[in-house]
Amino acid sequence: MAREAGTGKTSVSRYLNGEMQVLSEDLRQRIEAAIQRLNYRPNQMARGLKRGRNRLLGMLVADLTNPYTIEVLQGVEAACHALGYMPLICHAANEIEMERRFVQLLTTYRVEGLIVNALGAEEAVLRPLRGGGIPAVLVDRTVEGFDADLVGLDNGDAVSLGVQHLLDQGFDAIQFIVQPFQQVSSRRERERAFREAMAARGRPAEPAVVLDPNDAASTERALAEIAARIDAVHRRGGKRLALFVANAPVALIVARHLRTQFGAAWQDRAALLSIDDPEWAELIGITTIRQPTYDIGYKAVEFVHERIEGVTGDARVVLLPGTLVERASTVHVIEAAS
Amino acid sequence: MAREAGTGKTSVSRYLNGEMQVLSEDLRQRIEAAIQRLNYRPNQMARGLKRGRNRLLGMLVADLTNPYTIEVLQGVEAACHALGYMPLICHAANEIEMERRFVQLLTTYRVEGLIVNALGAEEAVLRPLRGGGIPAVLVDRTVEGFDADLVGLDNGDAVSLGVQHLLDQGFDAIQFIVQPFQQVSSRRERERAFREAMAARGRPAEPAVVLDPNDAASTERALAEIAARIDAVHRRGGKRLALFVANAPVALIVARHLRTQFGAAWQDRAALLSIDDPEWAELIGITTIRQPTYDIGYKAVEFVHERIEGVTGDARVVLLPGTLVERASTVHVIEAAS
DNA sequence: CTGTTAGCGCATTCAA
DNA sequence: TTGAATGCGCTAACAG
Repeated sequence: MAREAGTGKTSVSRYLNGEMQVLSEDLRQRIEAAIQRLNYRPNQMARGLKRGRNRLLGMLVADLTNPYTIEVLQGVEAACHALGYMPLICHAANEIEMERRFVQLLTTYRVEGLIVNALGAEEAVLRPLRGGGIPAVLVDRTVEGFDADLVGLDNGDAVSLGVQHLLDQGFDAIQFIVQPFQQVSSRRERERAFREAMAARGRPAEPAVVLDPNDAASTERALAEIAARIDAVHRRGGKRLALFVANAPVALIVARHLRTQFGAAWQDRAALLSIDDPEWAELIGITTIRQPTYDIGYKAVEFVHERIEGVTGDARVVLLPGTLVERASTVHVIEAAS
Repeated sequence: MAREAGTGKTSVSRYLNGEMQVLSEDLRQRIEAAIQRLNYRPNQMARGLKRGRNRLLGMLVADLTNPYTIEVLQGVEAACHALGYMPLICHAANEIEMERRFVQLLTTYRVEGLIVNALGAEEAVLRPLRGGGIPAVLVDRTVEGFDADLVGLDNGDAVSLGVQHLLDQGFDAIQFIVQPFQQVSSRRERERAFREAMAARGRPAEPAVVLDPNDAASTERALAEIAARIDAVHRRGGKRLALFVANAPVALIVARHLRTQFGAAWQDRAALLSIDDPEWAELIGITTIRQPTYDIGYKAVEFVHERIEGVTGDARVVLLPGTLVERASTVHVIEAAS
């Protein structure tokens, strides 16, 4: 390339970096022409190697099949585009081993920063980042012992919003349903927030039903429990039981099961409300609390970017508010199907 | 690092590449220790720069919000893992400009191969790959003028499966619904396959309803058309109209609209069948034709891998069969909700 | 078995 | 304004 333009590589480099003020018009044109002729593309890897920054930003997600993740991703992509980063998306597929492997990999590829929607509480998995001096920002979940910026949903506020809505609708029995929550901070917070929201309104909260989608036995047990609760409330002759589900994947499992159990009219038996607003919620009229997913992703990138640029200081926490999306599922009188 | 272990960098390199037979036990241990002490991670970029291969594999997708894409991705990831590649996922978000930008970017990053779920027919967008000598494999869609391996669904077979099923169920009116199909090969094929499948069975096919989700006016027009057709069939007093939708995103739009129009019991008015098997299909009992998405992704990686390894020859085409998943939507007598 | 030498493609001194 | 020299971190000859 250097000699194709009849010049030294220095000038080519200058051209690539847009230092036009330092190039004679003639030379500039010769280089331009040569680039066209050779279809020349500078090698980003080499550039990165030389100047120590490659504009790569890692995005490590736990579960791509969760619509939440995809939505966050969109915010991340938009921000990366705006700030000039190339997002490197890695999918751990809910496997801690994958997560570990990707952290290693991203470290060796020297990404400049990393956004982590971590699987769980394994601080050890993220430790290589520290060693490599790679700034990280957590999304949705904290990791014990790992001090980093966090951006996510204001879980307390969101749950309170849902509880208030259900009470306003006149439901007197509310059952909270959540995945095993000890290891995942956002689930833990939602479970706690539910108890507190109920208590604050003078209602005792039944213990949460815990449903682990990765464990058939646990799932079955949880679904049976839910069925029993629905039955009990039904026999008591009160309103339908309201099911407050902590996130969309679980809500889907519950809804699927209720449908098998009670048929197409299952919503006459139980009212469903879920955090997350997946595409099917609108389709069957489920009230949800929508997370500001796009903003979460965008903000996360802004945070890593600041850290990359050298901002120091204590870990920051940004909790964005959710929005209640009212649909038919929580209206307490269901109109008969015409 | 070299001197931390008290040796030359060559030996370190050898260690990293697992050439243990050529290293004395003593040296091996010294290097191992040094690695621990320094928390040393080899720089992949530098390695890649040197040997001309960086184990990076690009995956350019048109639309991550489409469940199809996610599922294909899982196959891609699995295959990458198996073959030692690091998948670099790029999301064009249905924007041709993004697609162009990513192709450029991936080219400058010198990915070794690329799997493309292209937006449309723009061969020009993919041209840089040729210049860079980067092998590409197309997924689901061909790109006119771009000669490359292709792996996707056997559209003809899949559509025929669906048509046969609907006829078996006794439906006498079938309406095909599809996105603008001129630019996208898979849609084109499905539309054609529908006409052919009908003709082969001695039924004339009504022209397909074309619905463009990105165009509000078009969407409205299409939905009105569908409503009119449903009405006409209804008045004629025959069976419900069967709607054969070419993919899940469109099916969702149609289902949502029918629900608003006819209420929760909308399935009494129209039978829905769709290619793709999204999570909500099970939830509301929609018959679908499931694509072998995982296998598609896996096979695509195997193909690029072979090309990377130097396999030459004509472009190959692999069309995998879909599977009919029968659900309540196409049973011609709907049981009354209990 | 081990170290020395030479570059991968580029950006950054420093001189000219 | 330009170019030559130097080195980013690593691997691949080539010698010892």
